[in-house]
Amino acid sequence: MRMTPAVEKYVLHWGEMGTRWGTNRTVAQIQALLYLSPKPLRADEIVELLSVARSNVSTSIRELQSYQLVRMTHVLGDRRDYFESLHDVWELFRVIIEQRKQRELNPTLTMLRSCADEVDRENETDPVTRERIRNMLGFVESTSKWYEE
Amino acid sequence: MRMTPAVEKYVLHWGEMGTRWGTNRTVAQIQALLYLSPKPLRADEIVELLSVARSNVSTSIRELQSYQLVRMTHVLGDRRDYFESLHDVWELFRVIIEQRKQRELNPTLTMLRSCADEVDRENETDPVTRERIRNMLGFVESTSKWYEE
DNA sequence: CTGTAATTTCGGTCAAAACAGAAACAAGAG
DNA sequence: CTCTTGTTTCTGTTTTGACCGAAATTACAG
Repeated sequence: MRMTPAVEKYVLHWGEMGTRWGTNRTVAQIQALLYLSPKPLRADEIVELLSVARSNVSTSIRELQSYQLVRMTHVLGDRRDYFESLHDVWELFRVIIEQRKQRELNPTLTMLRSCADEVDRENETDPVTRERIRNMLGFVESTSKWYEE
Repeated sequence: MRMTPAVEKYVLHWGEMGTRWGTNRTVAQIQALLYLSPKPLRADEIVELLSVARSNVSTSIRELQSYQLVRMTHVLGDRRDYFESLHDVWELFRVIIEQRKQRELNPTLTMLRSCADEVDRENETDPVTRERIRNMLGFVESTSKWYEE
């Protein structure tokens, strides 16, 4: 793997995008690098290519593995860990969307249900507001169901 | 408009979500408040209800207006500005998605096209990497088209 | 012109997050 | 046991973003 100008541009942009998608720059950059790399990379290669601290790579890869975007592989006669990203873009985004659903949609659903319950039990909240909460709940429930397919 | 416990919970949660969707807490909170409010609110009311600085409300509303999520209304014989949010949840999210497309998808498309061009002209980049860039470009182009419908 | 409403700008503060670098720790191979 | 590899933890620094509060600015109604 070499950092040609095009690869560098890609990785940097992906890093920026990552910050808008709930993760940090380094995590996104590593994912981009592994996605583009023709073969699995070792942690120390990533350190080299991205100029980040070793500890940083370690925790970032751990995060990517927990999202199931990156998996570990090995080479015969080599004890070191190699890492590769999912390479199927559709699968890649399916996983990303799934993770977002877990981290954002589900908590929001919980909150909205709790609010909807609450405004039904008490009597302080304006009926219009009550209706608005109910509409939003309906919407998020639909979206959630839709994602599951 | 009163800040009943349910409304408060909703607004706080929305604020947190906002930070994950590329805007800041206050902007999202104001949008949530205006969405729930049975009638349009003035800037000074928002200051009161959310305990934020006046200048903050001013710039946040400006941002919401630029996203076309909030519009200004007036009351006869009252010079002050009133604000209300879109109330149709489907429309609301259509606009939000559109804004995200503008700010994220389009720049990414530009970057990917530029990378794809570049790796075709030079000869330093591994053909596998070249293919990966092309695949990602195809994916983002599809997504972009799909959004437009 | 005077008073009110609203926006814009700017400096400064605060908190959170990202990182780096070092050191301690764990675990397996030989 | 010793070497290699990798993880984890800690401390300190830097960066970033959100926010306040004050002041300057614009706009307009009366």
